[in-house]
Amino acid sequence: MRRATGARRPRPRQADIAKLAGVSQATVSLVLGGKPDVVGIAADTVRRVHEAADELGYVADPAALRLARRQNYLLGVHTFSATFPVDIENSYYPFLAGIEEQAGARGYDIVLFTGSAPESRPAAGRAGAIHRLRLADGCILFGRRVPRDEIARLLDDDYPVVYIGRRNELGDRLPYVGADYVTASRDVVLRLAGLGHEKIRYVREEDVALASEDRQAGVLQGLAEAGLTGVAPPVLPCAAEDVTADWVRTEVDAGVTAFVTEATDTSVVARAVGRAIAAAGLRCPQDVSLAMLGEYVVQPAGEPVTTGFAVPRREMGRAAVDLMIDLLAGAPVPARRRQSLMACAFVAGETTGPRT
Amino acid sequence: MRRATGARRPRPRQADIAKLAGVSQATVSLVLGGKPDVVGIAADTVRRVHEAADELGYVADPAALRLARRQNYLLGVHTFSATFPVDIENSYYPFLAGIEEQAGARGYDIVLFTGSAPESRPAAGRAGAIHRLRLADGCILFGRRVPRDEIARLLDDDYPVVYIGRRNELGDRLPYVGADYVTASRDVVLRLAGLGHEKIRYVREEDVALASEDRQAGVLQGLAEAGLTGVAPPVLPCAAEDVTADWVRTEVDAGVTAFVTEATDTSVVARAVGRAIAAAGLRCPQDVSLAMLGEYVVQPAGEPVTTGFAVPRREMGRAAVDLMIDLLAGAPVPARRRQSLMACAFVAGETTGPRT
DNA sequence: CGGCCGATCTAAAGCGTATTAGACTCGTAT
DNA sequence: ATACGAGTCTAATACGCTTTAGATCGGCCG
Repeated sequence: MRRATGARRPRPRQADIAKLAGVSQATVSLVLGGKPDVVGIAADTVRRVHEAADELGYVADPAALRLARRQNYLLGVHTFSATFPVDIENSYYPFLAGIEEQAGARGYDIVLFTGSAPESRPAAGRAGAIHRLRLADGCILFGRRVPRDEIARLLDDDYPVVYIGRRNELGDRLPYVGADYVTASRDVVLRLAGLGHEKIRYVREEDVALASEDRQAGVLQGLAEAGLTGVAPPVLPCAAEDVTADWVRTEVDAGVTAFVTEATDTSVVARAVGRAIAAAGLRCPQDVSLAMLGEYVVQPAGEPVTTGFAVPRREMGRAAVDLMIDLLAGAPVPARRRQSLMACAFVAGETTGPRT
Repeated sequence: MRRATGARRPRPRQADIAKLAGVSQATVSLVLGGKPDVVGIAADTVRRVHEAADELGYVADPAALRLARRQNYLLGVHTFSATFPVDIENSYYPFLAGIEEQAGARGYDIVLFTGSAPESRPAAGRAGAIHRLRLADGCILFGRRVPRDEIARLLDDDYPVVYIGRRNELGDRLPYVGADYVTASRDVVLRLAGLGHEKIRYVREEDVALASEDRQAGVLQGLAEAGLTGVAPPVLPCAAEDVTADWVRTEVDAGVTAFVTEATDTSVVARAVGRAIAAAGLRCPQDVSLAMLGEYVVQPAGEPVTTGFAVPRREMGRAAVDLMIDLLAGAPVPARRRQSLMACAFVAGETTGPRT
């Protein structure tokens, strides 16, 4: 059976052009490959080949092209979640946007690897879905869950991988593009300090995540730089249900004039703090200031924009692509570029004001 | 030079597996191809091959697969815009979400073909970037701009294509999954009629688009069915700046009790009508009713949900994948399935009430 | 006049996989 | 003992393109 799927019309090949132009297939390849001058093809021959190609409506078979060139111009994108984070509310989406954008600019296409490894795909190998990624020239990864061993395996094989988000589980082996949460968080605290706030309460979630640790480090650094030690402990990990109006009142009575929370996947604690402040009858920024280390993925309708910072997700996506392409080029990439952090823009918002 | 790009370790091939398992490459292909029982391979051999494949982390090269078998379980997605519509506000995104979802469920991965044809990729053919799509088994297309000729070319070559959105430029040759704007629009009008409204003003944008024509047809059909001919002309194409508070007052004075607008990319006219009604000091639905043929991609913060209908974008994306896979199977697909329209769900909203 | 050279072009060997005709074992029946 | 068939596996080729070593040819120099 010549054609696997139906009776598709065979497309013109270089061999057909060659026959028509009275040259060899190799010559056709050289001419159409754009290097007739490099190898040395007579101008007249070039013209004949082009005419024949136009006449037949030749278009190179991309599969054959990629096979022969050993490069697919395909960048993979994979998160380790069961299903691809396609929800708009999902904070992953802007990464995808940036990746797509830059990949397009650089002449690469994107393959979205869905989370589940389909059994229906024969010959795809059964060694775990992760190896499917190898279909692409390289793969950009992101997601909370980081299967250390699987990634290590890819790295062992010199398969090009770039993580979005700071990831030091594998030392300096895993290239990444992260966000500079430390500096951004420090800046937020310094802004508050600059507004006269001295007793600042930082509330974070209990969940341990690298991004949260970085924010906390930034907060502590900011407090130290501002010479603020007014509130002890400076960091308060807590669950959303512990954040009540009563708790807010207690804090304020103790002298707290500014609250700082963190943005996470769900930002439950941040939302809880906002609600609790309102429930306590306090207004931002008149009565207390409220800042957030990050920002809501979707701004809650009708609420003022919270002071905080914006993670440059789109830019990170773009940077990841650039890094990946550099890695693909094979040239050595300096360490500072293999693992980099991007600055987050301060968001003034409307919930922060001078201490009152 | 063996490796085109640096000194990366070559990905494992079937030949490597064969060596490791002590069999021939052909055997590996048969085993991994999923037909060891058809041809007859000993269970023990099958096991050895699988073990070797797992150990090496084998994944078939998509280009080679495509070349040899003309199928690689890759679905293309392409819009004809210069850059892929990755903006969250872009109404295209839900399509992508649905496509991704269903493709994953069916064992296909997605290739996003970016709009721009990179010059950096020589020999990709000079007949337009669209032929790049052929790397995928088939391609799902959408977008406003429809390059008729390029699509015709793909169809001529029997390349499987599915359009998202009704497209009749190519008669019944181009399979599509559209939305039934006619019925949905008719229903909205009938609802208004059912609420007692007799003078209904339909305002549409001046831009001519198939989707707009369908909506208009639905409106006219609904008006006819309800026996309403109170307002002439029934359809009013206009620019956003023409929609002013004065205009609204004039309309209302003329007896209009309900306004109908259309959702578009930007929905400028729809927004303008909403603002003009408010500027005229009228409230919905107390003073006048307001309905929209479609819905805002992002609900404007703080505003009530407008009565209208929801285009099932995600479902359309899924349906497009299913249709595509059926087409790929090669079996004849009945016309009603090749070109289908999906129902839009009515959105009650809060801007419509009984005539007062 | 032989040899060398530059200018053109081609033959052939991949790239990694699928597919098919047949080769090679064993048993078993003749 | 021979033949035969079922059960396994492999050799060989095709897919359409790139790449490189070398073939061919006319001209020119010594």
